Amino acid sequence: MGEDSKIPKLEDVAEIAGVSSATVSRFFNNPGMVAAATAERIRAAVAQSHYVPNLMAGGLASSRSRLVAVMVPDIAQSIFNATVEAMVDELSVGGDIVMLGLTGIDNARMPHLISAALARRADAIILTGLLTDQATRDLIRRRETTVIETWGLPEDPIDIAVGFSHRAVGQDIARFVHGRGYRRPHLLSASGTRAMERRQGFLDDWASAGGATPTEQVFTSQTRFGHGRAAFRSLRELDERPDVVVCSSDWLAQGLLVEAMAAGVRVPDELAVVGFGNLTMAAEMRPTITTVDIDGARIGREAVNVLRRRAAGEKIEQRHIDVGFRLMVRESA
Amino acid sequence: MGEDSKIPKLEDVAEIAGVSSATVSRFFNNPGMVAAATAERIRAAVAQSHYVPNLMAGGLASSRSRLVAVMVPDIAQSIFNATVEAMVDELSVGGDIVMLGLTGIDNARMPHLISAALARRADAIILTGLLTDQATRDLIRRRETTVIETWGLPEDPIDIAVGFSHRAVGQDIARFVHGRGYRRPHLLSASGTRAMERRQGFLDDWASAGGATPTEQVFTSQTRFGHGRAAFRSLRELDERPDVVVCSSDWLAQGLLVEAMAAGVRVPDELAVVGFGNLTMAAEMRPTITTVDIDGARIGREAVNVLRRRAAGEKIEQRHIDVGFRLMVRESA
DNA sequence: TGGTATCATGCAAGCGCTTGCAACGGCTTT
DNA sequence: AAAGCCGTTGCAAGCGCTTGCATGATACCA
Repeated sequence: MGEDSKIPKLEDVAEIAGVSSATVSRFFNNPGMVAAATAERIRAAVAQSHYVPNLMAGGLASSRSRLVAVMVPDIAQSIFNATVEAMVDELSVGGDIVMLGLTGIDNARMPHLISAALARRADAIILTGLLTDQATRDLIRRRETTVIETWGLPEDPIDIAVGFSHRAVGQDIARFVHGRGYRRPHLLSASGTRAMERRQGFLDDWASAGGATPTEQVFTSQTRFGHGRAAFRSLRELDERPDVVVCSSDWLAQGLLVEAMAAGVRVPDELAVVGFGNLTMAAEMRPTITTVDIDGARIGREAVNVLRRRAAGEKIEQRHIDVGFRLMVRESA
Repeated sequence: MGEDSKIPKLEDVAEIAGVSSATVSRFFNNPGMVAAATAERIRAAVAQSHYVPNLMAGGLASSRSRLVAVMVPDIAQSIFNATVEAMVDELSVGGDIVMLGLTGIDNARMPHLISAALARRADAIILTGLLTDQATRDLIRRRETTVIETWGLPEDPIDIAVGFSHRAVGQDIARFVHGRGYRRPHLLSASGTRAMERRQGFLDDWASAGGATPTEQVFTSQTRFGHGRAAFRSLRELDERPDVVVCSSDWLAQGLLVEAMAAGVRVPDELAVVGFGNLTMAAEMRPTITTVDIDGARIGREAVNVLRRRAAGEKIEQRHIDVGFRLMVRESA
């Protein structure tokens, strides 16, 4: 406890405890290896000196950073948040931390952020958006970094993918909607790759069920509540009004419902609505929203689980982990 | 480009470029210091070898991690998201990364996460929630780590605070509500420290304006859409019905509005509603929601700005940076 | 042309930890 | 009683970079 006590290092602790620094290191990284009595002395020394390990030094020596990079388009009101949250929770329990990278809605900053992650020697990189940049993919391959792609199941994942089939979602919705007797669907989609996959799934299945080509509308920005409201109004001007609107987000659905309510249009009798995402609000809305539930937290947990198994030396053959999805049939359709 | 080419290091680049590793290091950290011709050769060598610096080694040597820890209660549907997003954006431009720590709604995991941040030798720690644990505060003080507390202006900040006065928000709302002629407010608050400060501000000001003590309701969990809906119904059972409901979040306000709409209650004529947070949806809701706007992104930018000035060696006297707030008067009140 | 300031670079000593290897004492085994 | 063995610990060589200091090469000035 000197006057201008500097930041204590392993050696200081070792000295206090009367052992070598190697032993203190083992105390932290390999507790089973040090004798009980010694451990006790070290514990005391740590407390006394307020020692906090320097993981930069440790990481350099062991070449394990205990840092996982998580790339997400944004977190403003993102559907990925539950996944990120689950990952952060799960990882920090094990002493790992997450570096959060916001790639932008169009994933433009992805390459830059991947470099940053590699520079920190991240133990793994988890992606929620798509990594299309070939140079970056090559870079990652060369480094043999563990990469987990989530929220989708690309044909040829960089490494391992945890997600579900967006195509199947679209198909299931089509089947459901058709089964319910709706015949004039209108599609409200975001323009992203995945929303487009769901749309295509819907269209394919709808066509093969003999339905007429649905009317539709595509939003190039992130879909929001306001878009749903606006969409409702434009729908009222269509020659042949749809009997069900299939939205690529619950936000759209909610906007639609509020506007329908204000206009006195009965849901689902006059107009049915299907959302996507199963936000908390979807079950609380009036009427409750029929939507597709994705267990985002589970995606996060599975991803971390794969990481742990990898770290434990396990060879993982399975390149696709399908967490599926659930159609939540409620009042709105 | 050997067969089993290992990860290239500074020295490999140096060799290719025909300089010493020190020069390559300077090329990265102090570009102005190396001759143009040399720089060009190094640039080529870097490209050829696909070199990515090892920031763990760099950080160890320079004792600057270029890592900023950001602590947030959660990101599920958090009001802090804009702040976090702004910080991540701003920081990653400068080559810094953010370690995201989720402390839990009650900030229970805060101490553990602070330790993790200190272990990584984070250059700074940014808090959005409150750090009440004394031991942890001491630890931080001892390490002389830069700490920025955001979204509030505590009397005695650990280091520097960037935020606004919750008390003042409550007072302003009280004045506004009173000015509009409402006389029977009902308060819907979350139980957190800050929501309670706003509540107290409201109550104080309301009392001094001669108003009767408002009825109220406190939620111990995070306030959500569903709570607003439920609250509306319980309000209808009060002997003396309120003429305005002051909510501690826009979610509550939205729930209230939807339920009011369904019940055919006219807003604001029969019942006015005031929210807090100015979520995107608040301006899009029907009716649009009168609420309080906090420029969360600005809080993030200001915080990073302080960090940068600190890093540049500037002594910062100002311990409180007030970003203020704006009452957004719209249709609902 | 010598003296000196300037610029660019190299040298080498760390930064604080991890870990393979060796050593040591006490036990068990034969 | 000699030979192994096991559980603990210490030794010391790095991990890949940064940076103070020294050096050499140029440029500038009188």
